[in-house]
Amino acid sequence: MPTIRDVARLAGVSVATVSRYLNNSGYISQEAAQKIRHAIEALDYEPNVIARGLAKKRTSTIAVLLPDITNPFFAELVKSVEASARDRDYNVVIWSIDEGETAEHSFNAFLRMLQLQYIEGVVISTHTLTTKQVEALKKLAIPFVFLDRPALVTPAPVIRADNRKGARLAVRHLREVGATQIAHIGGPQALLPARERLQGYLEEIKEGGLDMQPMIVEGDFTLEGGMNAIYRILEQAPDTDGIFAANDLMAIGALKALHRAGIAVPEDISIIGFDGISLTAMIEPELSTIAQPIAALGARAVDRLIHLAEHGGMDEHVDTLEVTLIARASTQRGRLH
Amino acid sequence: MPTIRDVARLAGVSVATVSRYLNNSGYISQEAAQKIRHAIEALDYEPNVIARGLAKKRTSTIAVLLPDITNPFFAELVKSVEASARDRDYNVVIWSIDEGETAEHSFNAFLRMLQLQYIEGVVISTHTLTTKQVEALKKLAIPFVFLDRPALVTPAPVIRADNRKGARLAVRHLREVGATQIAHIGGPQALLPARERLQGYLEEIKEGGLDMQPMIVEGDFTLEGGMNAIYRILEQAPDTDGIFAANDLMAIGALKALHRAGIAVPEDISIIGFDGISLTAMIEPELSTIAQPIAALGARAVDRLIHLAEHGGMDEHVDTLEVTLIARASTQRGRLH
DNA sequence: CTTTCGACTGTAACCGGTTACACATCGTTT
DNA sequence: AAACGATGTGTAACCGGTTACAGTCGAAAG
Repeated sequence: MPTIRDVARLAGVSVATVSRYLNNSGYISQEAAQKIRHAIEALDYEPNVIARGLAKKRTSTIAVLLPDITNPFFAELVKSVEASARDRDYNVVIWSIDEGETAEHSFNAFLRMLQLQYIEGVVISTHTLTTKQVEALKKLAIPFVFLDRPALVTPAPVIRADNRKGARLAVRHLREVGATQIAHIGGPQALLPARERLQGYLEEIKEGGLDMQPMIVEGDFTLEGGMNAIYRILEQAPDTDGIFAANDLMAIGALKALHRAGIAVPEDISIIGFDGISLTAMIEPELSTIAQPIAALGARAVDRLIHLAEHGGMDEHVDTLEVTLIARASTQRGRLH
Repeated sequence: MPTIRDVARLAGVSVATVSRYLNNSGYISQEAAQKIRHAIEALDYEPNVIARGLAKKRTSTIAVLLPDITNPFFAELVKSVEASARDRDYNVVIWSIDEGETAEHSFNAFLRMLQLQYIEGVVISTHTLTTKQVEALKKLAIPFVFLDRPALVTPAPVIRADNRKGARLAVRHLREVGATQIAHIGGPQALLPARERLQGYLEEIKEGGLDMQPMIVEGDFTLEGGMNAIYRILEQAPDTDGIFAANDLMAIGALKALHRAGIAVPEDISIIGFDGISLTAMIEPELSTIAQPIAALGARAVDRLIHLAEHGGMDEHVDTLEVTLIARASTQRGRLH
């Protein structure tokens, strides 16, 4: 591996000039630039990122903090973050923060890593952080953005999907396919997206002129949570004919529980989820869902982070991206009753 | 962030001594060790990994090369690799290599990255590499292990599951629940694991004394492939009552196609997959499968890699891990006919 | 004709570690 | 008593970049 000194020697200039050329900082004559270009070409030179990192105290690397990569939503998110980052010549390191006793320890190790690796930005896409932890992160003066999470501390940039509107879309769609008793399987109400989706549900019921009492059971965003929710719904509101689940995983759980209870989807009950993970197309019947623009979320997060890293400052702009309805077999029109 | 010079100053020794203490290389007196320990404690010092990386030309980082993180098998694999690596104070960077035109380019960028980041080892878990590419990787003298892929070049270490035995387990299980006409949805026969699973299928049919002709359709390890396979099976062998798919994704596709064709699982046809991804427990009916020890595969790969990185050498040992049968609803005993 | 300024370049220190080498001390051998 | 090996330590070069600073040169301004 040739070094910058090899290039300088071959080009007949000093290393400073080569470095200036590489970073296009300072003045360079056409002539020198030419010679350096040739030397780089000839040697197939590429700057050593570790050495550069040490000197600059930055490493063109961003970190993604997430709860669980095996959750398809996060897998898809990571995929888009990785692709966008790579396009901009940035690297990505992922850090799973397991919930539970070791979370505290793991988060501290994460902070450590951020500093020691000169990480330039963090995508926070876990909701288990405490305010104290975010404050600690903030002290490091490393830019971060929240992904579909409330900021916890302000000012901080947030990239989010339009949860409220998405929820309204979902409920409206259920109405349109004929449902009149629409229940909601909510997420943990401690989480803002879960609250927003609930809010959208309530709004649409009220403004949509539905003649029904809201029926809400709180789940935990897991498959099991969705299954348990169904048991409660069947018991407490047996006339339910439409279900809006606050995320796809719970919707899939719901589908499963309904299947076991011998209730047909969409013939007896229509059901729609939220997130748009690819799993929704794999199961049978395919699940209708409100798709978050996962790729766009990841790309936007990377954009913002790189902007913050290179231009400094900490904005608190909240970026709200649009969601779209994907109607599939689980909400077939006209099948009801 | 305190540096090693701060520690040396506070402890009243030279930086060399501190460095020797940190790496426990060379001799250190009890007394000096004591003072250094206290100084590190007092300053909350931690060595800067970038600087260390530059000096040592190694960075305690391993890379995972994979086709697609949104494929649950790889997501689970990454999770275990990440956890094992973290335990050993290693970092992980993942690199998705998209198939198609950009793969060549992407792979070259990957090689570049390996060198420039002083990556210490690579877990290869994609099968789209050409022999030439692996040779190029080998030239870098960075250790690598293949995960459930044939070595392509030898000698090279391989960590794999016992595919042949797993396939036999699957077929035997189908027999035990009463299936007599067992079809196989194979993976791409260019891939060794796919061939091994096919081989196990054939063996078990022959030795199990089943009175039937093998029925094999080749899939491509995707969900759609599984669906298409079903259409062909229904057409060509309508009396099939058991299906062994070479991976879970195809089995799930098969389930889906069967559902659409109005064929009940497991009442009319029993079906079993291979891999043991968590998805198999999410769908309805839950899918029986031959579980690879994914966590163990990842952990073993990390072990081997770190060993190779720290002790040098390139072994060609092939590590075969055991698989286990997970019987679920898709192969309920006694439901047949 | 001096001053000034913009364009351009090189020297050398620095980032924060590791390590070759020289050197000192001390208990054992011969 | 000299020689030796094991133990222990510090100095300084090195990894491969970046960048502050000093300095050169030619053209324009005063």
